[in-house]
This record gives sequence, C-alpha cells and structure tokens, in this order.
Amino acid sequence: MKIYKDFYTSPDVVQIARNLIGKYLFVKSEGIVCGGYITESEAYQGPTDRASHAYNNRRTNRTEVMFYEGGRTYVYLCYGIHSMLNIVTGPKDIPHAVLIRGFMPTTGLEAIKKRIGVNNPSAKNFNGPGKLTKALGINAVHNNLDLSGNEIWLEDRGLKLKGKKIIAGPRIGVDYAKEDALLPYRFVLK
DNA sequence: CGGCCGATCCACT
DNA sequence: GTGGATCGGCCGA
Repeated sequence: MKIYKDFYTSPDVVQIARNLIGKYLFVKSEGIVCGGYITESEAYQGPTDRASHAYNNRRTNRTEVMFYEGGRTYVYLCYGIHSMLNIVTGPKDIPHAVLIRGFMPTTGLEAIKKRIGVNNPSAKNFNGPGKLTKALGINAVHNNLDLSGNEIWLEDRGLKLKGKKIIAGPRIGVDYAKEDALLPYRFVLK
C-alpha cells in the first residue's frame, strides 16, 4: 500500500511523474491526516533542465535536499505567498524532483474545507500547486521530510483510471527555461 | 548589502 | 488578459 524507496530512486524522473498520477498523498498537519489522489504533476530533470532549481548541479542550502536519495519532500515558497510541494527522486547526488500540482481529496475533507474556506469544493479548488498545499496545510515545516515517515507519505491504492487519460504537455510558468520550456514533462488526469 | 524575480492565485475588466 | 500581493533565495558589487 505505502510506496517505498525503489519507486522514488529510479533515475527516470519523467516516468515517476507520470506514475504519480492516481497515487494517494497523505499529510498530517496540526494532528489531522488529510489526503487524496494526485491529478497533476511535473517532472524537473535536475542538472540538464533549465527550469529546475538544481540546473547545472546548482547546489545551495535550498537545493541541497534535491541531492538526497529519492524519497523526501522539497517544499519552497513561491511569489512570497505559495508553498510548493515536490517529491525528490533519483539516486543520491542526482537532483531530480516532481512538482505535485493538483489532487482530489478523499480523506479529511472537513479540515480541508475549513482551510480553503469553501463549503462545497469542486475539482477547480484543487487544480493548482498553491491550492494543494493550502488545502493540505503544507508549509515550510514539511520541507526535507522522509516519505517513509508518518508526517507525509504516498500510497498506491490501485485506483482505476477508467474512462480517464493521462495527458502530457509543456510545464506551466517556465518560459524562462528556453527550449526546455517545451518539454512534455507535465501530466494531467483528464 | 541592494535589487531582482519567481515551478502562483485571485479579483478585476 | 492584466496586475497586485508578498518574501526568501540568489547574485553581483
């Protein structure tokens, strides 16, 4: 059920990003466990990807966690407002990561509704990386956590994607990455 | 130390 | 389709 090490340590971050669609993400925040299945992801291919924080093996305090062995979280603040949740993947010293961009809640709905201030939420309330972290109560304290722990983890519950397809396309908001901006590293469940 | 800017979202028009 | 909110990381001086 729970996803363990070898899923994360594969060197093919694009394949991992695709495989994360339909997997379940759980987060314990303020003592409450919330979660759901992932509907959108983006791969960031470390050293060779201009859109990655770790492009050209750029190694700083912030990016250090990306160089760990796969299976940890990388959470950072964007635009001074939004926390972004990434899953670090690949072998040690290969700084790949997958940005988790959207999900569909199945657990802890009451706490989620309270956090986002919406009584009858629909898919559009969970279709962006900032919305996801707000709904699940993810922030900087969730950075650099081991996914084999009980604060944040993923599960394979054998979700059947019947009648739905995983669509690949270019990533969002990475125009500055030049030719790498066109790579089909974004996956969306349709 | 100063300045730039981003893996976003929402409320406008 | 546009702009404002808002702040830590990063780089160059």
